[in-house]
Amino acid sequence: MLSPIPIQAIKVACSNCNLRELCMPIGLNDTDMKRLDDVVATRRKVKRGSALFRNGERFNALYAIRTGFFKTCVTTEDGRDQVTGFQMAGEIIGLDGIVSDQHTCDAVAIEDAEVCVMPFDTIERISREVTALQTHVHKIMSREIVREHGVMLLLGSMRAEERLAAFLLNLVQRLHARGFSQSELVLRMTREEIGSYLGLKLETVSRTFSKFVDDGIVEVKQRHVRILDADALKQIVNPQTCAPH
Amino acid sequence: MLSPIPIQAIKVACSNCNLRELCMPIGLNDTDMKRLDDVVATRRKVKRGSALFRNGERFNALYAIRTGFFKTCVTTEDGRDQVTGFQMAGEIIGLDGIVSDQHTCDAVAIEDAEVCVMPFDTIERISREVTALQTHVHKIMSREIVREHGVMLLLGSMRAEERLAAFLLNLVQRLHARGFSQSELVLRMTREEIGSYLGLKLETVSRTFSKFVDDGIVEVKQRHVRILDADALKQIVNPQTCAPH
DNA sequence: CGACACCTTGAAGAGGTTCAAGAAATGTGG
DNA sequence: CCACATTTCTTGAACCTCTTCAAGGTGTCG
Repeated sequence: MLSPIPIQAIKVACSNCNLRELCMPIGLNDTDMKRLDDVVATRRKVKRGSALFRNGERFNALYAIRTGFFKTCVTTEDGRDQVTGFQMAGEIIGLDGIVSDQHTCDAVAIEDAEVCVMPFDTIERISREVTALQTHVHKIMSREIVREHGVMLLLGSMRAEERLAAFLLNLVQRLHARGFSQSELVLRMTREEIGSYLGLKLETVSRTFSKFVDDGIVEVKQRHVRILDADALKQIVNPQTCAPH
Repeated sequence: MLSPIPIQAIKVACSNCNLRELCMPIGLNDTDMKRLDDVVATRRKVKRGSALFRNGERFNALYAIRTGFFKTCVTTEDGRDQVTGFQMAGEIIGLDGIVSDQHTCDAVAIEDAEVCVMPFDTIERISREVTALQTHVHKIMSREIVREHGVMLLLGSMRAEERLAAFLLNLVQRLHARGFSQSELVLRMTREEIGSYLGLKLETVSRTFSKFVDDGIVEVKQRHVRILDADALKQIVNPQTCAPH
């Protein structure tokens, strides 16, 4: 009879985690996969409304979201703050802390959450040996940089309707990649948080939702959104250049 | 008599580059320093107005700016574009290309420039062996993420005057770190490029400059700017919270 | 020196914000 | 399980900031 696998080992092993393909390199052989299991030290639960980390705290780990939903925000000394992103299962947070060994933003759960804690020194050690992990870490950071370019484009050059349309399309696309509907979603964040992310006031977000409803593009019941005309949303984000001659 | 050091070797060696402390890890021993010299394959000159790389081009290297000035911009299909940053000597560009093996923005020289070409596979190989380089690469990427958080805060929550003040302070601070004046600078970019970066129209940038001049905060002669009252600029960016009781 | 790119300024207009009030949903404690 | 407090959302009206459009000025480079 086989000796039972220790509970703890099962619990934190990436090798049998169903989110593996979202947060870990793919196509690894068994040896490398085993090594990767060492990356995750522990798990941590975060209650809705409380922070995984805060600006100024010492950085020592990256976090892979298992369940739940986070927002990250930066704050100025005079109290203004800006939501810099919303993160869901399979996404990695904490990259901001690497440069100065301390976090420069807050990561707050906007829904009860659980994360895998990946001590960064371990990540660095193993990624020196497992090339696929090294590549993966680089890609994750680069992806974040590219994502932020997109947000800058949105904040710098789009109008309210375009921003909200882009936001909705981005959300459903990510949810769809996780097996959810392409056309229906539940917003985990308030209008104010959406507004902060999009550089708009909450009233403007609300009004823009109402306009989309009037135009028959979406149905909105509080935080429940059904997209009726995804093409219209795409059109709003990316107005077609003039018809071919 | 010593044999002469080959010209080519001198030319691309980081170990005797005076920008070393800006783009390379510090405090290395000689052995590691020698290894780092292999990171830079060649140099490349870029004429003002032409691109180091463009959106869609294959990614294979990061670039360290030796001389000159760059802007990076992202573009939408319908032709809108957004300047995502201005880069000067010692800064690294090309990080956007890592995630998908192709660049997702344009890097255009806004002043004749020269860059060190650092093939990314070489960087990855050497950073597996030289821990300081690995750490350094991670910090560079993290720094870029944090910088972009700052831009998002600016675009999402500041008004025109605050944006321009923050922009000027950031520029002189970086120039000062490179040995230039704390109070005088020459803008290498047009009003339109500044506007694109700050999410404003060029007219608004121009008007805001004029307002700063009227208020005696700066002197402006085309692209020559002298900061007369840096505290006032800081005050504009970060309005003090109410006086202590 | 003339053409071109860049910058400044004015006036009118649009988009988003602010302030305010009320409605709907959510959570809490009795 | 209901009543009440709180949070969140919606909508209206006035206002403000920034944009748009337009014209003229300044600087630069072949």
